Amino acid sequence: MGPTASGKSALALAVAQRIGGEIVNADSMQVYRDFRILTARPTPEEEEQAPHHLYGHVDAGEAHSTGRWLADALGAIAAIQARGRTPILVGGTGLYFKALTQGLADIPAPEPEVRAHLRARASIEGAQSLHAELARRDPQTAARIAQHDAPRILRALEVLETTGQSISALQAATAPVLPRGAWRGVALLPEREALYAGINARFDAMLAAGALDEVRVFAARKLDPALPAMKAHGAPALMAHLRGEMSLAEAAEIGKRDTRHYAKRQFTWIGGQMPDWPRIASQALQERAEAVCSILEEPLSPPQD
RNA sequence: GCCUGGGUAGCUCAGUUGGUAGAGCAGCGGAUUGAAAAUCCGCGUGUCGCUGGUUCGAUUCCGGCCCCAGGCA
Repeated sequence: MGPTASGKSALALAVAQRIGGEIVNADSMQVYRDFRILTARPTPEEEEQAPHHLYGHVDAGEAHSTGRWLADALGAIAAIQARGRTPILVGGTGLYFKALTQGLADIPAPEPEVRAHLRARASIEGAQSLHAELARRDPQTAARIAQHDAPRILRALEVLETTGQSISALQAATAPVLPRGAWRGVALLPEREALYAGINARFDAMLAAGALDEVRVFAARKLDPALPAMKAHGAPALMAHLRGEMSLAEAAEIGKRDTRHYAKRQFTWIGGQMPDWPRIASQALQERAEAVCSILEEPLSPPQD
């Protein structure tokens, strides 16, 4: 795990080549087929240098989810281990790592109509109104969710309607999926200012590599604007540019800014959610790869509890 | 050279009938259990261009200087 543009993919590839591992994507946007350049997916050349899994296997017209990723990732991990190789998970989506290491509550998927209806209500009534409803029906959960935090409010309500149970109770029963002590985590923590400069430069490089064409093809599909893939950094602004609503320079600034904001939240995630993961700072790729390999060679602690 | 407008936070600007100043964006801190590249909560970070004067007190009023736009030459 590391913030966006910190060199995770290249590092994972270097480690995979050293130890004969296979790479599994843990990035919520790189799963979508439609955005290869914009989401900084590994290139076809890079993918040839080691097996890569869960990249670009989802159509942007589908709503992917943490639950689906977890099931896919567990399947990929089992298959890799059956081949006697080491799975290397790499990505910037903290929630995916949390689901993998700490588990995800076992909750049945809601009916699409329930979800659609709640979303429609939220856009008409506002999140606060739904929060008030949640406070009546599930006060314990409402107390933990901010009044304007629409996604969490909607999730709590849809779980309530689907299962008749409080999401808080269901989440409290979560069990880890990977055995504790059976994996090693490494967090990349590059220097902030240099990372931001790298993010800005990478966005310009994406444009030079044809990101705008990628967005143009995507926009022509006229998909539902509420789909997750619509939120890929830079995509909304570049689509606005293609509609003539802003200059390319403005769109690029927005894309860079959104990416920087995201990197900052990833730093917060690592600090708060992955306090025990060894840190690797900015240094040359080979040094980083050696550092990771030496961490991997430390004996795994026996499964606890 | 003259005239006009302007120099206030990293940026764009507001404001103070004289009591050391506040918005947006940027930035910083935090939360995070199926939208997570999502979403939400919190925080002004400042030689008010420089320099004299008036005043108990000047970012504010007055003088001089510097810089930036536009206009006239």
